[in-house]
Amino acid sequence: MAEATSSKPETKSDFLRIMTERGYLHQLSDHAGIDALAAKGELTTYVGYDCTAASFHVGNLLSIMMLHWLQETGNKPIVLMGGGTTQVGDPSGKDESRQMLTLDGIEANKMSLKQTFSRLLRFGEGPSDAVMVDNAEWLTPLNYIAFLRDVGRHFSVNRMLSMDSVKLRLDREHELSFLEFNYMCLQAYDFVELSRRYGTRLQMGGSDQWGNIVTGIDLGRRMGAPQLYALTCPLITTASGAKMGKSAQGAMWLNADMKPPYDYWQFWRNTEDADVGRFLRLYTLLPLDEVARLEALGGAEINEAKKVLATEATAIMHGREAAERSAMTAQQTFEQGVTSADLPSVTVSAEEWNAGIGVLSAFVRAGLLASTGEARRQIKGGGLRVNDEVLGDERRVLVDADRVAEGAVKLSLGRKKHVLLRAP
RNA sequence: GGAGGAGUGUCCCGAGUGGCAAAGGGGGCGGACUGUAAAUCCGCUGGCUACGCCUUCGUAGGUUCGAGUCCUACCUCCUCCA
Repeated sequence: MAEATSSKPETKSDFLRIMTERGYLHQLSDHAGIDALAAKGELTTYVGYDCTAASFHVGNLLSIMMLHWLQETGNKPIVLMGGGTTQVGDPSGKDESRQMLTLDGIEANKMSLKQTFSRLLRFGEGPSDAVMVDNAEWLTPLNYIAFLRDVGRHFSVNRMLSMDSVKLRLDREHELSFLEFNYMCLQAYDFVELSRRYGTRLQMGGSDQWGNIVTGIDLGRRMGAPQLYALTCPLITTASGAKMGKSAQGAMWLNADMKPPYDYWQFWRNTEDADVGRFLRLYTLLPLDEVARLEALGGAEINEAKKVLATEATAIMHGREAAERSAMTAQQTFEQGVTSADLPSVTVSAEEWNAGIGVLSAFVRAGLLASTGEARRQIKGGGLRVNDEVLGDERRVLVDADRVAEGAVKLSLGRKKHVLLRAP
């Protein structure tokens, strides 16, 4: 925790009170300054998002929730899409050479990412309505020499070298490219530019962004901007120490076309006991007394809290209806032992079905397994089931008689993953 | 520019003597136990038209019946010297 927060001054603003109570705060640069602006509804705040993928994932969710609460408490959120900075690429963290994204790819990602915000933020022209901008707007036309003279002269390399992110790389003797310096500078410049255009005063982000944000504050001071502020949220890990939403299966995407609501619901349903209270505060909008009640449930009853967590979190991203349907599907599947027609399904063509699908390829076709070899191994381990019966014969071919549930074959990997294989 | 060291299973780390689909971890996936949890224990963790075939140890050649292992060139990274 930052020393800046340790003094615990009195909080007047709803925004900071909520940030504190719900566990969003990691570091902030000036509690009193931020608090005063927030209390007046003048804390225009931005978070920047690079367009490196077509969807956000659970790891990005925290900052979006923070923007939501900011708006709820009467302040103006600004969503900055990094159409410009993505062209440079943030090299921090990655040691593998990242492929350069094409301009078209960045644009496509940007359009796809935009949809995430609509459920949590209200956009418009009003004083606390959210605004979305793209930093390509001012970064692309920049002239190198002019930028160096006007902006670059304010950067102190000495100071940048003392930043944690840089120091770490230097100490470990890892390559630190000039590109990375530029990224920091561009992000800092964004902050100043946004303060000019929208009166932005605060930048929020993950704890790894602290250095970059503070660099922006510094630049703002040197370029005559009003006092700027920083606020970061913690890097969320599960109680077991795993990074939030990252698995071998891939990221837990927020876009429904990349991760169906049912899977999203299941993700939250499988939260560890020890995380339930914390996640309810961070990832749902439930009032804190309700959270406290759910958190207090012990033993197997905690499962009720997990269901609430799953439904509430899913409702935020995919809507109440999809969340309820996911909950229903789960109840039928896990509690009643009934095959639900709403389970994820994969449809094969009539020709494919009539040609006779072997069980091995059926599981691969359903997307449950990556290869027939893996299917063979899972059969040996007793991990595959067809219509809820453990599969022992890897040579078995699916026939019409197997289509018992809703005209589909229910394929299961382990106890939790089910897919309906449909054919016309 | 000179001297030395390193690149291993496409998730990561990491052993490796000329017979290697390649030790051991971590992670992941399955099974058991449970509560769709954690912890614990067990199994699996290159591909396929599968008692066989194919592809893998930075890249390209070479020696050999046989190369991750030996030789040559090249690429990348690191350390020391200039």
